[in-house]
Amino acid sequence: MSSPYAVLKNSIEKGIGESLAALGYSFQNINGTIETKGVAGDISCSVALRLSGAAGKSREELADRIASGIGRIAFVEKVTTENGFINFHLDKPAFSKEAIAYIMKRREGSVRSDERKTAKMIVEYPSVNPVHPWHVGQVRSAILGDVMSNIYEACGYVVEREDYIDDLGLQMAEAVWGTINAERLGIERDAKKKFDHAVGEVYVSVNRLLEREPQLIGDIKKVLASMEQDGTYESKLSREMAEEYVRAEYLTAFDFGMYHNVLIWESDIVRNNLLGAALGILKEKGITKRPSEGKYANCVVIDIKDLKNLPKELSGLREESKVLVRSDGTPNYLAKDIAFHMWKLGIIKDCFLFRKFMESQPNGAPLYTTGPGGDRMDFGGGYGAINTIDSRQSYEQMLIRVVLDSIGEGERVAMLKHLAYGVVELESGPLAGRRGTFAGYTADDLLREAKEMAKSMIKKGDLMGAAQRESVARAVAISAIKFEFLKVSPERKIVFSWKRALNFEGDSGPYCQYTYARAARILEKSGLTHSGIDGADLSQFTDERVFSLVKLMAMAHSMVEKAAAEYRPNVITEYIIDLAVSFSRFYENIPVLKSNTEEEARSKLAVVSAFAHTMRGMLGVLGIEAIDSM
RNA sequence: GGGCUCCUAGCUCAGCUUGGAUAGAGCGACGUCCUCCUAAUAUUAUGGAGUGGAAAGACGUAGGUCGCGGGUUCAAAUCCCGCGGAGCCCGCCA
Repeated sequence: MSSPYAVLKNSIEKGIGESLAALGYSFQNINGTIETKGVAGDISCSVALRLSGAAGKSREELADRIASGIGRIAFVEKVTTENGFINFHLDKPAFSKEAIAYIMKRREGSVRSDERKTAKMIVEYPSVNPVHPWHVGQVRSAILGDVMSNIYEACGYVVEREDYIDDLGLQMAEAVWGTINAERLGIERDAKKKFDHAVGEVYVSVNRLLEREPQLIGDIKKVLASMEQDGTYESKLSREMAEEYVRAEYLTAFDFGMYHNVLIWESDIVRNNLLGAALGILKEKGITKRPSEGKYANCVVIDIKDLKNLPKELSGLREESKVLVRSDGTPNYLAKDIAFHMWKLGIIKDCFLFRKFMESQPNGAPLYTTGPGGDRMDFGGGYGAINTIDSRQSYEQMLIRVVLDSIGEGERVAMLKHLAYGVVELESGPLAGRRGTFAGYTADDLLREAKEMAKSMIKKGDLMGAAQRESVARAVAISAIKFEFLKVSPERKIVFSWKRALNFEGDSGPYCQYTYARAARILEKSGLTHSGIDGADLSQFTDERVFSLVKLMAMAHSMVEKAAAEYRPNVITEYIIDLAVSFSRFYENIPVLKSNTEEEARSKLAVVSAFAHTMRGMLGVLGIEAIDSM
């Protein structure tokens, strides 16, 4: 069942198309000339302006001829023209009735697609190096990934949320070395401290020590080499530490209401020979070579100039070769990432074994992990994949695409999207894990501060109990944080400020929650059991203050589709603010419970109820909880 | 050397992919927004009480060479070219 808005838009497009055809014109992308925010009418079309030159007629004349050729369209009361625009005026009562009935039937689900796609989208986030707690930049990454996942789910896709655990990197080696040499660092590990914070202290201390004694890097590289060998003490310790880290990290993720399906460990990419298979394919396709002399002697490298369809980003590079396997035989990050993406897109299958990492996350679902040990499971092999990774890694992400394209997988690569977001900086400079500038700006700090602030804003005289106060504060805090990060375009960098991060007013999450709570209070007070549109006084919908709200609500799902197509969650934050403002206007001007007749009250209550469902559904897509009172 | 991103109101940002009617929000600034009681000259100030689904709100006003210069077009914040400013990337790191 399509939404009335979708029906309306399709039939307008069809109506214009038929009228154009009857006049002997053709125009591609009529849909692109239709917009809903015109000056006159409810929906307007600028096709006559574009065609007037070729048609040799004035825009006004052409618009009139097209308009008069349009047949009857569902929900459209009349068609007018002005300045060459064709304006469609809706039959407000008829459209409102259908739109609200549609929402009431599907409730929060009205923002989601009816269509269940079988295609799987894999979303990777936040893939934090397991050596320090999430800082505010990684909060942005995690929120973006999580909400993109929600958006694709709302569009009907099967979504697989993956987290890449980088347990073989140099930074992990530093943390492992620091743990082995703890007394040398002079830090005592506080066993009560959350492990991500504790390991962060070790990591930062090691880096401080390295600045004074740079020669220690040799020792650390030895640790790294042992870590890469299966069965060594260092490899076991590394995995143990990383697992403990992930458990601590996920306490934070759970606090933010984020859940994953599966963890992919870098060490398992090597151990389970996904890497070997990937390198085999590259070699077979003639993409890689192994020079026996020169700068890259005994390395496995890709010569950029051997790749097909080179984009201009890859011109004028400083180095013409990219190393995949070092001369000592160890693979670098790029090699493992290429292999990982071959698995993600189904180019290589069935290499991992999976087991449960957690029996049950707070949402009730288990969290799986790649080996060691376990069973074959149906992870990976996505129709498409989205990588939520900051824009500094665009070059590397693009290389993966070009390499996969060069082995003839262009079709799959077309569905691989790098959602490149701008970094989050502090006013004092960049957030550097290495230098520990995240101190005081971790995800846990942020949430704690936001909760404190939310609590202080709950009025003293409020009748809430302690437990409710706590849960409201938590919901409000999360909504403030998520909304602030989501409302700016992903590509923009953000300079973090507490004032903005804890925004509870204006364009904010709490404001949206607040309008929902107001609607909930009205519904509660009304004692309404049946809030359907049957028997309502439809003349109420001719009031623009009512109808503009209805029209906005009807567009909810199309906004989710737009956010998915553009990979821009801020499409939804913009929409949801419009929705909240529109409801506020309605609420300020139209008394609901003091209506003249029962039929009138019924129609207004139906609007309030439809608003509540739409807002709840949209907030849900953003990972924000709708609360009945605050 | 090459490439990527950003530049829109005092500040923070939407809008640009798909050109369209008057370039939009929020913050900040200024102003307005229920009833009753409360001194003198008062539709005032101050203090107090109350009501409603509501003040964690609503409305209004002021604030713009859309970085600059060309071009395309009936029409450019939006597309193209050039320039400038800010940031980032191109490693046998990850």
